[in-house]
Amino acid sequence: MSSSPAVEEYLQVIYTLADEGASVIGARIAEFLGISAPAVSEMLHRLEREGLVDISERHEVRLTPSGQTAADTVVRRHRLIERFLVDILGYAWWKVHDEAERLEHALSPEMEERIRTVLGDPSTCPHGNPMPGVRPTPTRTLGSLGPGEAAVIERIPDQFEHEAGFLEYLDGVGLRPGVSVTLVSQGNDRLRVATEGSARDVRADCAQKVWVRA
Amino acid sequence: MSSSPAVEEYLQVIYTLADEGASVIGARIAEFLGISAPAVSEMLHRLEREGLVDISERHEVRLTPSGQTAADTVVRRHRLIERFLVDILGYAWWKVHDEAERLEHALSPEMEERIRTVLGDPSTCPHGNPMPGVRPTPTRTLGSLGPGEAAVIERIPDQFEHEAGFLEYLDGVGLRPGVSVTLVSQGNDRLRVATEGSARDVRADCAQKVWVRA
DNA sequence: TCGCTATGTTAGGCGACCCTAACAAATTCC
DNA sequence: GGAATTTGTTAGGGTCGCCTAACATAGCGA
Repeated sequence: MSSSPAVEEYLQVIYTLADEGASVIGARIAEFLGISAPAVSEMLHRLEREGLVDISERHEVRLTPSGQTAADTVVRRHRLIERFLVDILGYAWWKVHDEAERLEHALSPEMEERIRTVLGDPSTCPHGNPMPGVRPTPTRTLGSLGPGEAAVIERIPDQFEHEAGFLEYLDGVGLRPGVSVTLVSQGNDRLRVATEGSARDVRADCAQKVWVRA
Repeated sequence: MSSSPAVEEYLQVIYTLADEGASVIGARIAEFLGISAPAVSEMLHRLEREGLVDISERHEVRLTPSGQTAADTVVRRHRLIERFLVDILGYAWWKVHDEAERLEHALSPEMEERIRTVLGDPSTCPHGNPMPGVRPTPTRTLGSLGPGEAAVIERIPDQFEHEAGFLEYLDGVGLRPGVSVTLVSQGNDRLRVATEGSARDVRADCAQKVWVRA
C-alpha cells in the first residue's frame, strides 16, 4: 500500500503536468524527471499494473481514483512541508522546493496531521499553490496583463519550481505571492512592472510563468 | 560523499552498539537490523572498501575517523529530530523513534542547523541520550540501586528504543527521563519504585535498561 | 576430545530502478 | 509525398540491497 519514493515521484509529476492541462505522456515525464524514456515507459506500465494510472490508446496517462488519492497525498505533503519550512524554520520561500522533495517521502499520516495543526491548516504552499482539494482562484499570467492593469500575484505553478534560479530571480525583482503589481509597459522580451515601492524590468518569458488575480 | 539510507543505517547501528561498550561484530548488527548474515557481511566489506570502517582479524568492526564523522552526523540528526518531534510537534516522548528513523535520512545540513536553532541547541534527545560529542553523565542502571537509594532517571539507551512497547511500558509506570525515583524494595523479577507521587512495581529486566544518576 | 553453537563467507538469485543502442510507429514539416 | 522529428518499446545491462542454501571455522561445554 505504501509506495516507494520513486513511485511517489512519478505520481507527483503526473499530478503536476495534469494540473497544467496538457496531455500527460511519457516523453513529458521523462523530460521533467531527467530519466530515460525506456525507464519511464517501464515504470508507467508498472503503475498501470498496480492500478494507479490508466494509459489510453494514444498513450495519455491518467490517474485512476486510487492513483489520484495517492498523488493528492504526496502533493499535499509536499506543499505542507514547504509551508512548514518557511513558517517554522524560517527558510526563504524560493529555497524550499528541493528540501521538501526529499522529506515528502518520509512523512507518516500522524506527522502530516501534526504539521497541519501547527501551521493552522494552511490552504496554499509558499508559492501560492493550493492544497489538493482546494479550488484554485481563477488566474491569468502576469504576461497577459495590458498596460495600466493591476493585479495581485497568486501563484507560481509547481512545474516551474524546479527550474534552477527561476524563483530566486522572481524574488530578486520583487515578485512574490501576495504582492500587488501594475503593468507599466510592454517591451519585446521585457515588461516593466510596478510593485509595491518600485518599478522593475521583468523578463517576458518569466512573466508568463507567474499567475495573477485581478 | 552523501551516503545511502542503508549505509547510514549501518553506521548508526555500529555507533549504537559501540556505545554499549561491547565488541561490534556482524552477527550483532544482523540481529539488530533484522537482516541476514550474508547481507551484513557484504555491506561491512563495502563499508571497509569505502573507508568508513576497519575490520580486525577477529572480525571486530570499528569506525574509521571518516566513518565516525558520518555516524556522528546520522546519530545527531536522529536525536535532533526526536527532540523536534516532541518539542515542536507535540509527540509523546516514547513514540518518536520510528518517525525519526525515516526522517534522519532526508535532512540537509542547512535544515539540521535550522532545527538546532529553533530548539535552542539541545544537548540530549527526549530519551536522555546526549548529542554526539557531548560527554554523557556517569550513570548506573535503575536495577542496581539498593533499597532506599534515590536517583534521577538520566537516559534510556538507543539500543532499547526499538524494542516494541518498551518505552511505552516505562511511560506507563511513570518512568521518564528527568523523573526522581527511590527504590523501595527488590523482588525476584520485580522492583518496587517510588516516583514523584506514587510507588509502582517495575519489571526487573526493564529496570536494567534504564540509566539513572545519583 | 568430540561435538555443538556461533559466526562468517561463497554461490546463486531476485526485485526495484536506472542505463544505452536499436528499432518501430506516428506526427509534423517542407 | 517524402523526410525529419517525436514518441514508445525491445533487448540487454548494471548497481544496490536484500534473500536462502550450503559450507567453513573457531570456540566452548560435556
